[in-house]
Amino acid sequence: MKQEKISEAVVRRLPIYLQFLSELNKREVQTVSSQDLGQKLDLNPAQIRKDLAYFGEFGRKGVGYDVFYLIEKIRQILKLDQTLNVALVGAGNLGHALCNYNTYIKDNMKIVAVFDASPSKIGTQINNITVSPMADLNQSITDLNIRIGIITVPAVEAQNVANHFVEAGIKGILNFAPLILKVPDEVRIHNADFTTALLSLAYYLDYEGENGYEPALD
Amino acid sequence: MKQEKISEAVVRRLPIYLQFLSELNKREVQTVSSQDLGQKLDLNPAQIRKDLAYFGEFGRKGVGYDVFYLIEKIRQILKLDQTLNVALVGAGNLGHALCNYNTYIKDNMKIVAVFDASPSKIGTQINNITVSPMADLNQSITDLNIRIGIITVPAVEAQNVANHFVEAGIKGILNFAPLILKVPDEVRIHNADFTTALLSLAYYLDYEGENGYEPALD
DNA sequence: TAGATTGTTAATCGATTAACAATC
DNA sequence: TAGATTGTTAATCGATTAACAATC
Repeated sequence: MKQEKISEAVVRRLPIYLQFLSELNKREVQTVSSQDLGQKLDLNPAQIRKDLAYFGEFGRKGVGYDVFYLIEKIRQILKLDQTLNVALVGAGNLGHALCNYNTYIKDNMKIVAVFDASPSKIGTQINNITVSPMADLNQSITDLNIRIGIITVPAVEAQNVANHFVEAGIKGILNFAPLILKVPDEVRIHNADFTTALLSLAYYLDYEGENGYEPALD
Repeated sequence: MKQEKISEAVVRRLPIYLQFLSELNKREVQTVSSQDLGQKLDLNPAQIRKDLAYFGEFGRKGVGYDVFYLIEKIRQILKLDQTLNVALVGAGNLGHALCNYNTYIKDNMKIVAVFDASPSKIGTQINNITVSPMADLNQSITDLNIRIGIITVPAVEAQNVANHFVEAGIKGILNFAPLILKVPDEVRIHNADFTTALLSLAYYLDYEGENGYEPALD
C-alpha cells in the first residue's frame, strides 16, 4: 500500500465498481476477477487492479476478489459506511426527480432537506420532506449535520445558492446547473449538468470513423 | 487546420464554451480572449486555443475571438446548426424533468417523442407530447427522423431499451441509468448517471489536502 | 510603434496499458 | 503440480501546459 496521491479519475471509477459489485452480490456471485469486471464495465483489467491497489490488497492471487468484501472496502474508501445527509435546493422537476429517486439511500446518502425560493413551492411536500424557504437553510444544515448539497435551480440562481451552501458549511456540491461555480478551494464541486453530454452527442452522429467536422477547403 | 484525430475530451469542452459564449452574447459582449474564457471556465487558456485550433482559425491575434462568430462556428462543429429530434424512453420523474427542461431547444435539440412500457403512463401528456407505448417506437423514430435517444428507465430495463433504440436506427444515446450499456460500435453512448458523481463526492469530504482513506497500519 | 493575443510547437505531466514475478 | 489471477513495475500513450514567433 502506497501513499501516492490518488487521482480523480480513480475515485470516479470506484462508484462504478461498487454499483456492478452490488449487482453481482444480489445475484449471489461470490468472486470476481479483474478480467470479468473489465469486460462488463468496458475497462482494462490492469486499470481496475491498479485502482484498487491504491487502497490496499483486496484480492487473492489466482482467485480474484471476494465480491462482498470488496463492496465493504469500497464503501469504506468512499466513506459510505456512515449515513450522509444531503440538502437539495430547487424543488422543480429535476429536484423532484432526485428526491423521489432513492438509489442513494442504499448507499447511505439521503436527501433530508429541500429548499426553494418560490413561495408557491414552500410548504409543499416531496417524498415526505416539506419544502422550506431559503432563510431556513443555514439552520437546517447545522441541525441535520448536512455536508453535501445538491443544486437544481436555474443557472442564473446557481451561484447564489452555492454561496449560501458555502456559508452554511457545506463541503461538497453536486451542481446540475449549466455553469461553472466559483467556491473556495476546500469546497468540492462535481458537475452533473447533462447538457454537455447531450450536445456533444450530436458531434458523433453520422460520421463515425471520420472526423465529424468538414472544414472549408482553402 | 490539421486533420488530426480529435479527442473526446476536446469535444466535451465545446458545449461548455458554447454555453458561456451564449451568456456573453446575451450580455452583448463582442469579443473574448482565451484568457477571459479560461478564467471563467477554470481552464487553461492554452488549452482553449488549442481546442479551437483543431477546427480552424477562429480568433484574431492581438484581439481575441468574436463572440457571435465563435458561437456560430462551434454550433457548426457540433452539428447544432440543424434541428435534431430526440426520443425519450421512461416517463418517470426524471423523464418528466428532461421533457419540461427546454435548454436544449435553443440548441436545436428537441424531445419530440416519449415512450413508456407502463399502461398507466401511456396516453398521458408531458409538455404537449403524448406518451406512446414501446410498440410504436420503431415507427416513430423512422417517421420523425430521430437519431438521438435518451434512456430514463430503471437500470434493469435500460439494456432492453438500448436494444430497441439500436434496432430502430438510433445513432446516439444519452443514458441516465447506472450501468454500462452494450451496443454496436457505430452507436455512441454518453452516460449521464449522476450517482457516480454524487457518491464520489463523499470521498472528498473532511480530508481535503490529505488522502481521504486511512488504511490500517501494518 | 507598443501591447495584446492568437496559433502552434515543444516540453511536461499524468494516466493507461502491458508484462511478469509472486502466489493462491 | 498446473492454471489462474493478483499486485506492481516499466513502457506507452495521450492530454495538458509553457513558450514564443506571428501578427493584429
